[in-house]
Amino acid sequence: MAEDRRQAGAGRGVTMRDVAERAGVGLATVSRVVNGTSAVTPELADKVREAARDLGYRHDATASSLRRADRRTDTVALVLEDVANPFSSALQRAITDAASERGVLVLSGSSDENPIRERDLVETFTARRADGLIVVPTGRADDALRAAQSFGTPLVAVDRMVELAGVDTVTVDNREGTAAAAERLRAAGHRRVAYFGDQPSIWTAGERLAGFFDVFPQTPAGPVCRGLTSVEQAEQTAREALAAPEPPTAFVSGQNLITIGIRRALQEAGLEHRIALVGFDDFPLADLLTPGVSVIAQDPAQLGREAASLLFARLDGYEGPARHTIVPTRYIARGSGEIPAPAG
Amino acid sequence: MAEDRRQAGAGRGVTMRDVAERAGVGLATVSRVVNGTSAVTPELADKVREAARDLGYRHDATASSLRRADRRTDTVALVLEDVANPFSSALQRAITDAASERGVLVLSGSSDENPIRERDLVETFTARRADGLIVVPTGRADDALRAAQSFGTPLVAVDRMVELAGVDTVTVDNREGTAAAAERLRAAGHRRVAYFGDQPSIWTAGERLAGFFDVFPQTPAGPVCRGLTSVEQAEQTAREALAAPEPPTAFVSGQNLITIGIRRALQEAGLEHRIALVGFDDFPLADLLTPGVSVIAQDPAQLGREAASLLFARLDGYEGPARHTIVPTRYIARGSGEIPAPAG
DNA sequence: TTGAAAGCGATACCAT
DNA sequence: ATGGTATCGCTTTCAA
Repeated sequence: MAEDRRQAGAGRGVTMRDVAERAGVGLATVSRVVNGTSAVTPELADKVREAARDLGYRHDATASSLRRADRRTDTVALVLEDVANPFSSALQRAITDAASERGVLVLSGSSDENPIRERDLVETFTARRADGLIVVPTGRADDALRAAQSFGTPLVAVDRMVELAGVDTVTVDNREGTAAAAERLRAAGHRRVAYFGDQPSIWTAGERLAGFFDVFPQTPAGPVCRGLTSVEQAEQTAREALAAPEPPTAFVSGQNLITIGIRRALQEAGLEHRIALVGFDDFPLADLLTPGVSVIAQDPAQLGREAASLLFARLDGYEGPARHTIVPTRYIARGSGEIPAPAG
Repeated sequence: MAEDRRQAGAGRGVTMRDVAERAGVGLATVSRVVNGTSAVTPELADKVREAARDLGYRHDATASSLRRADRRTDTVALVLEDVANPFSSALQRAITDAASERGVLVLSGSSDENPIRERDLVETFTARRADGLIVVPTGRADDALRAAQSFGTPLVAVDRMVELAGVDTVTVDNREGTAAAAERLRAAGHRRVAYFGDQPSIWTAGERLAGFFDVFPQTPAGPVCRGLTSVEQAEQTAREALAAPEPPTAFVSGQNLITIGIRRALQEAGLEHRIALVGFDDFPLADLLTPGVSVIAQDPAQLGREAASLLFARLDGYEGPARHTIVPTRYIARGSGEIPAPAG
């Protein structure tokens, strides 16, 4: 009860100076005890800790970082496309875990594929003096990235390559992964294969489309649609493709939402067992649908770990040339990609 | 080119003092221009901005907050259960959006339902001087929450109630929502209904179970399993329930992963069209499965917006009693919940 | 080992 | 409207 009273309203406003006074020691000694840096007589240390407890003292990381020689804030920032999307949140989770092992916190924001928001976020995060930045770049705000870099903030691009010297990157083998999946369709007899992908300004979209073209270079292969960004849009476009005189016998999708949109259109037309579908990027429950959706799966957690590892290497003093890590994708056969082309 | 050169290596280490010197004005004037607080002669202001640009000056939010009267960091922190889970990430997204409208950044971390991690996160976030905290409480680290509160950091609990005076909360109508869904099953003739929920220490789990008991109070209603935490565990347990001599004719699930686990077991046994299933919390693709999975849907984005609104009200000076917002759930009929009890 | 004092970069007050 | 200056809470020499 008395304890509660003493602490009530305490905390905010209690400084090391107050603790020092109460413990009858110097300010510097309190700092030493709190940070556990240099040795302090156990007896004194106890007095300090007691005073700190009594006063409800909370170390102020803000002020600490301001004065510290390395000026570290022990914070890294994350610019995602959209946290609410499972790929992004898995990425965030992996990075946060890696950071938290080092006592580093993570700030994050979503660009929504909008370069203006990306620029905003990068600038805000640098103003907050994040120790480093991990960005899923839209590809259209590289100036902001360069600015952050020239300011001295280490930068890692994840998921997508970026046209900037000195930036470490982590990507998956988009082109090879897509080509391998397309090749399976070709081997299963498919000749009219549609490719649905998103905005070509996104690096991954370009790579995946290139992988598709590696296998189906010719126009009659089937309709190629880019710039798809939502489930609804993909669904509508797929519906139209299915209504064409010679509809595709298989679909390749460059992205999660598009895969789902195509599948919706397929189910609506009752064609999910007749027309093949392979999507890039796995999604929950893909295996519970009938038939299961075959995908080119990437491992976002692995991507996140690699990105964190590259960033922390920089923070630990690595000054070498930019490194580019490529994480392999993996084809998961669940049925929808194994539907053969109709005979004839 | 010359521009680039001038900025190369600039930035880090450039202070307002440097800008002031270069612009030939006082330090205070630079501060005024940067913050746009009091008026400055346009001519001078331009000189300052030019000097800042030339030097690659970046405002230091850290130092700023240290000196500012209100000591605001313009940062709020978020303690989630697990960012990688769609409910949490939708919550984070909504909160981040609300925050960003006010120029506020958000730090976040996952407790994984572990009170020790929750305590850790709350303490770290307070040390970083977050202006406020939004927490999905495990229910077993309330001491840490109280500490943060007594330190003066406004606190909002979201998704779950917390046994602490003065904490604003946002929850959904767990009990009523579950009861309403259970009532539908009862009306459809179901008498042996199983309830699968997660750890009873979680507030929502208790509420939902209570809602179920409101409708099926008797033991012979069906097996009641608590403490389920993963898809696999739920699947295994459901499998066992189905193998019993008198298996349930319907399942009610208290949570996402459990719903999916039950559904897997059902599909494995080929019973998804014969045995009813209603889950709490919606999930992507629930409608694409056949039959679609009926759910008691909550709106995490709405929860997030309400939480942000309560927190910002506190930051804007609201000092009244704690407020408790309840966001309604909504039953979505997709088929699996509309399977009637077998005749006889 | 300990304490005094000098800043970290910025804001806010007080003169001018 | 502008400049000087005293802090904000802490870390880090530098002496003692």
